[in-house]
Amino acid sequence: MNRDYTTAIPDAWQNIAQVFTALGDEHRQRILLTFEPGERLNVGQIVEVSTLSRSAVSHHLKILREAGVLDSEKIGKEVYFWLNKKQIRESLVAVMDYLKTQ
Amino acid sequence: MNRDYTTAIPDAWQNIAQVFTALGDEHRQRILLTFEPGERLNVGQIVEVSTLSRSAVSHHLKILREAGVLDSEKIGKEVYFWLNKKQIRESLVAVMDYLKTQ
DNA sequence: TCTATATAACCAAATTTTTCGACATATTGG
DNA sequence: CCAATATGTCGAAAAATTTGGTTATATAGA
Repeated sequence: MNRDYTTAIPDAWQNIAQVFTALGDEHRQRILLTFEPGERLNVGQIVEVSTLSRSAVSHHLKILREAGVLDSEKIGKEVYFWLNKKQIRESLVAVMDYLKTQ
Repeated sequence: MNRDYTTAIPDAWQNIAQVFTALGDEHRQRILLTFEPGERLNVGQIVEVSTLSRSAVSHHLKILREAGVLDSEKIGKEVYFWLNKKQIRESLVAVMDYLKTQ
């Protein structure tokens, strides 16, 4: 039994935690599933299909971006978002690797 | 753009959502990291190393068990928990497979 | 420069989650 | 059966998250 509970989360897991938190919300999952392969969507498009207010969508996009699940770029007045597949994959692989040691 | 926001979460994702929610909490991550390879721990042992009350630990264990991240078995007075590696791996693989289509 | 538009930031209310103590249930040993 | 132990459940308080209106900022176009 590993007893150092309060320090048990390795550095490498800090971001993984964020990713899991980001993916653990139903609205955020729905947002991710709105993207078609390779697609980039701006905030207005996501608000359009969602059932939430613009501020709520903005909040969720911020969480997804800060976790690295989405990347974004401002083009003109609009901010476009897209799946950061590499980042998501890396988090999943890190947990897979941990499982292998268990 | 996939527009059916309200129905966008496939059946197969229902459990994945639970898994990510379960792994998205710091205390629950610490609990998982308390297990050494192949180890089974009872509630008392987990309470002992955690900084939470017994009921709070019980609450988190319930969430982890309902998500399938942990399995449990009652032996005498004690309930032993262990990592359900297969379940965790399946959820991760499901998301990996989704990423491949993106 | 002025206006319209897209988005982010802020803030307070609503909702959900977490937390813990008290109580309930189950099991073991005497 | 009774007492002690391990765990689960309930209910209320505390904390955190979510939500949406309002305000601020940036950009494009007239």
